[in-house]
Amino acid sequence: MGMKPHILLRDFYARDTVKVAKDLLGKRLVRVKGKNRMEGRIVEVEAYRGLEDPASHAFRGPTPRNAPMFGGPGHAYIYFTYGNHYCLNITTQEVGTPGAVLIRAMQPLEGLREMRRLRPKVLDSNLTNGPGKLTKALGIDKSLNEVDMTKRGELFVTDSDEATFDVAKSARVGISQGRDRLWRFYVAGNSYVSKG
DNA sequence: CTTACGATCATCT
DNA sequence: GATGATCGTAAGC
Repeated sequence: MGMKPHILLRDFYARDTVKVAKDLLGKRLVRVKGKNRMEGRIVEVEAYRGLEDPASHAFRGPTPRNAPMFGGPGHAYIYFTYGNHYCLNITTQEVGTPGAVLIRAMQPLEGLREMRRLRPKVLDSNLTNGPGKLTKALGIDKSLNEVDMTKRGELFVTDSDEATFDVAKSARVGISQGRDRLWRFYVAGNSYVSKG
């Protein structure tokens, strides 16, 4: 109890993508935006691999968009989708091996005031329970693409000393291929998990 | 409560 | 020219 949070370093991310995804659950996503510090508990993630994963952006090989997935571990991969939304991923695996974990939902813990300002007129329970909602509430856009998330800068992740919890898994959301892989992981029973 | 659909644009074919 | 790793609203039960 009362342990000082420690930032997750390169070695944490330089591992198998599915393992990194599971291990990110319960960790703290920290966003520093000017004077504001926002923080939340990661409660839902998805793993995306490379050439053997048809749902992955990296499936067809490197392109300008997916370049971060092929780069070094522990960097932000942020892309724009559906004409409206940004999605935040954290890259995994060593350079040359594509992989990323999509952060789909978090439980707000700190900086609620700023999150509410960035996403007005929604209940706190709907502030960050989806990948596009989360980036909006944290003020994350493509300007943070490729940021090194192992440094205490604008965006990083720390561990926590919380007790263990049950992890549930399912097929990933919004994909048409690769449904057989159960690579969506979430904190069982947590009310901030997206509806999918 | 659940399901259906339109908005809107970067990216790739 | 088609397609989404989505969301909010509207309508149905």
